[in-house]
Amino acid sequence: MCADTPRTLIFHVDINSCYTSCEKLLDPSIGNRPVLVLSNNDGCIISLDAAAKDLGFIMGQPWFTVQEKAKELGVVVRSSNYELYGDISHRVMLLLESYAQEFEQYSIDEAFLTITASLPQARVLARRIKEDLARRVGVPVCVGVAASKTLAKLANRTAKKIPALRGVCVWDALPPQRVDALLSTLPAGEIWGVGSRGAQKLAGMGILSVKDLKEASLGLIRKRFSVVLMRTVLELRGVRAIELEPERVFKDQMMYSRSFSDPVTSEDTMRQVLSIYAQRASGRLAKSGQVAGLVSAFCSTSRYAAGGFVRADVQVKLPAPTADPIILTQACAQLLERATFGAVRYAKAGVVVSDLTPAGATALLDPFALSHETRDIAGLVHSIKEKCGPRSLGVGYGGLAQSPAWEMKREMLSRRGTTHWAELPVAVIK
DNA sequence: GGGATACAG
DNA sequence: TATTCTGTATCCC
Repeated sequence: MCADTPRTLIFHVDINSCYTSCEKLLDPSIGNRPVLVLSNNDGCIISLDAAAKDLGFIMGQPWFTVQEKAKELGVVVRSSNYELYGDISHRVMLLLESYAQEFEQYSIDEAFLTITASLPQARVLARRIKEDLARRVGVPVCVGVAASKTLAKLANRTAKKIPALRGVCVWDALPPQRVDALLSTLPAGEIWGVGSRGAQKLAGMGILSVKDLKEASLGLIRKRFSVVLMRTVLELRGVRAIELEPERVFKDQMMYSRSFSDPVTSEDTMRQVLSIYAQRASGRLAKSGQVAGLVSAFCSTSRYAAGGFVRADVQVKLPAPTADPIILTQACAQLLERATFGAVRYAKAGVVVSDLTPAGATALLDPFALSHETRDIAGLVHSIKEKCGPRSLGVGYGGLAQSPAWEMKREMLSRRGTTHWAELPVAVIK
């Protein structure tokens, strides 16, 4: 096909080290200093900018092992501020969608778009998208363009690696010898959809590079692995085998789980934890307009704890689908009968709601409908919290207004500068 | 259908 | 002292 022929192309756009970019956007005083963002509970590094990478910091490193080094080197460190990142992400996605024929938000910082264009047009468009996002939102992105999602991701990665491309890579416009070199030197495990296990197994079969994978037998891959990996192989060959997915309005399950800043050892404290987590789950159900048929709760020690890993869980089939905070709390409290308290130091707990259905799908006249549910307590609580703040209302053990001691650590949190009036950035004009 | 596994970001 | 959280798809029984 001639380069000037219009074709359906997939654009993959992602925000360069998204969380650190958001932190810099709202705090220019960071300047050129390196930036790290930590996971929930300030546990490990989950985002680093180029300067921090140059200093040798690595994704996933436990914070306590590098804390000293970061301080010595004058690195800016932040707890993760998902409210900020979510808002910036939303602005990016709105803009991207306006360019797209089909659109899929893939994660908080990535999206796929389809656009029909010739290769030269695609290059111009990709650059325009990048510049538009820099100007109108203020975040840096890279754009990869190719015939399939997998190749578009690979093109994006290439755009990041090769500075001369200045953040934009149209795969089919690359010189063939460059593509060849890239495919033969890149390990198969670098490809989207090939995880560490898959890469190991492939290596055992002599499939080491992306080129090997691209040329592997479809039948063999299908048989020894899965349809998923077979689709990946097709996509490497330029065949669209993984379609853009429509936005999922309703989820299949929702989980609310957190690690504790301090271990929980008493039954009373765990009761309080479960009560709060169950109410969080109820809130999320109300927000998405769904009800749960099944709720499970679990608590566990740290995987690295001396004395071995301990976990307790319980599944409760609800008498009728519900989002009711009281019913969910009571169900989750059944976990307390299964867990042992005293010697065991629980490090995390969680609540999972599943068997989800849209609220109102079961008729209100259903004789099995729960009386709580017909009164929509979850929706009521949700709307009150929306109006009066997240701490305005709580049920039972979860109703306390103060921060409990076990609540996750976020000691280096930035301001939520785009979503809360009280936390607006301040500009000083001198 | 349920549980285990793999994967992603 | 200590290593995130959330969600989906597939395989296999």
